[in-house]
Amino acid sequence: MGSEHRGLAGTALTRTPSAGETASARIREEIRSGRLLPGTKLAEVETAARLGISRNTLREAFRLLDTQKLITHIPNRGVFVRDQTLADVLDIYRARLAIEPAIVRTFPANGKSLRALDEHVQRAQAAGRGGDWIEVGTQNAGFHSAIVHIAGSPTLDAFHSDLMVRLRLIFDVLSDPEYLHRPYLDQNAEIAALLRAGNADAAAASLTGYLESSQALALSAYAERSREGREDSSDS
Amino acid sequence: MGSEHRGLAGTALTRTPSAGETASARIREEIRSGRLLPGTKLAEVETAARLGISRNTLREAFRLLDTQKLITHIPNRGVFVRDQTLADVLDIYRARLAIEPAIVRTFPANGKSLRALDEHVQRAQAAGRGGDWIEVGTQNAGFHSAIVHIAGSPTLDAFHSDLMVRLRLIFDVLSDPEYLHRPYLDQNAEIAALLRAGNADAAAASLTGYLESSQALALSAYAERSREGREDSSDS
DNA sequence: CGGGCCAATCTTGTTCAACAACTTTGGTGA
DNA sequence: TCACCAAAGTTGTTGAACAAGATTGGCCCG
Repeated sequence: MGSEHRGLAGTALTRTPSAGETASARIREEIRSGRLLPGTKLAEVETAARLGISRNTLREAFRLLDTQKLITHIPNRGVFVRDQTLADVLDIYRARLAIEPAIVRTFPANGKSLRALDEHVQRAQAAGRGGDWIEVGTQNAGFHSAIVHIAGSPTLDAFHSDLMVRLRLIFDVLSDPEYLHRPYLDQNAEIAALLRAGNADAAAASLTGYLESSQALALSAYAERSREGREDSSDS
Repeated sequence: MGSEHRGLAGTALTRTPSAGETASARIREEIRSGRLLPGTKLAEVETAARLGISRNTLREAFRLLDTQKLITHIPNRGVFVRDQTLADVLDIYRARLAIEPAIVRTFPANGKSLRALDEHVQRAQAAGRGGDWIEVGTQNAGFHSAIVHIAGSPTLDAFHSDLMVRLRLIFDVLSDPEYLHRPYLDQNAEIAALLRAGNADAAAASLTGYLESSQALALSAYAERSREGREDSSDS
C-alpha cells in the first residue's frame, strides 16, 4: 500500500471517463438542454438502446445522477427525470445561506484564497464587458465555490458543487442570463474586498444579502419557467 | 430476513432494501467493527462470493459506499477500504463548524424543532443515567441532526447524515464511549435551552465550543486508534 | 352498467457467463 | 542491471436469462 507513484501511468488529468460517467454526462446534458423534460420516465431498455450501452452500465449512470438529485428513483417503478421544483430552489438556497456566510465568518481567508476570489471577480468582469453572460455565470459559480473552499473541507466542496449543478439546471432554462448575473458583478467584488480588508462580518452580511436576492430571482425565474412550460407544452 | 407477507403493511416505512443496499450495509458494518481494516482491497470476485451476491450487485453496493466516502475507488485498480485519516477528521469538523452554528444563527427554530431537540436531550440523559453510553452517542448524533434540520433543507440533512456516519466510524473503534459523550450531555441541554429562550447567538457560540472540543477529542481519539492499531496488527 | 378480481404482460432487480481493456507479474535477453 | 515483452489476473462492460413486483385489460359478478 505504501507505493504511491502514480506519475507514470497516464497523467491523472487525462483519465478516461467510464462508460457510466459518459452516459450520465449525456443524460445530464439532455436534461439541461430541455430535451428531457421533468417527469419523463427513463425506461431502462429504451434508454440503454438510445445511448448505445447495456442496461447494467445505464444503471451505474443512474446512480451517479441520483446522487446529484437529477433523477428520482422509485423502487420497482423506475427512474424519472427529477422536477426541480420550488421546494428544490428553497432547499438549495437554505443550504447555501447556512454554509457560505458562515464560512467567511468562521474561517480566516489566506492569501491563496483571496487571490482565487479576485481571479473569479476579474474574469467575471471581463466577461461582462464582453457581453458573455454565460461565462459571467460560470465565474460567479466559481467565486462561490472558492468561498466554500476557504473552509478547507473537501467533502463540503463536493456538496456545494452538487448544489451548483442543480441550480444551473434551473437557471439554464432561462432566456436572459444578463438579467440574472449582472447585479452581482459588483457585489462579488465588494465581498472580496471586504474579505481582503479582514472585515469578515461585513463580508458575511453582504454574502447573505446576495444569496437572499439571488434566491428571490431564482424563485421568480422558476415561476417564469413554469408558466412558459405550461404554455409551450403542445409541441413534441 | 424478509417477512413473507408485507403486502399491505408496506407503508413506505418498511420498504425492502435492495440487495445492493443490504450488501453495502454489511460491508459498512464489517468496516466499522474492524473486521475490514483500512487499506484492504475488496477484490470483486472474492467479495461477491463472500457476500453471496453477483459482481454486478456488488458494484452497486460499492457505489453507495463510495458516496459515503467509506471506500476508495481507483479505476482499473479496484476498491479499497478507505482510511479515515486525520485529514478526514478535520474535513468533517470543518464542515460541521461551518454548518451547525450558522443554522441556529440564521434560521429561527419553530416549536416542532425545539421539541425534537428536547426529546433527544432527554433520551440522552436517560441513557446516561442507565450507563448506556452507546445510546447516548446515538442521541447526541440525533440532536445535531435535529439542529441541521432547522434549516429545512433535505439535501443538507442528507449531507450531514453522511458526515455523522463517517464520524461514527472513527468513534466506534474507541473503547470508552462514556469518556467521549458524557461531557456533552449538559452542553446539549444548554444549547437547547438557549434556543428555546430565543438567544440564537449564544446557542451558536455554545455549539461552536462543543464542536471545537469534540474535534479535539476526535483528534486525540484518532491518534489513540492509530497507536493501538499499530501495536495490535499482529493477530488476525 | 359499474366495480372488483385475476391472469397476461411489461418492467425492474439480480444473476451468470463471457470477452475486452487495463495492470501487474515474471521472465528473457541484451 | 535494466529494459522490454509475454502471461496471468483483475476490472470494465456486455447480453441473455429469470424472478419478483407493477400495470393493464378483460372477465365475472352484482
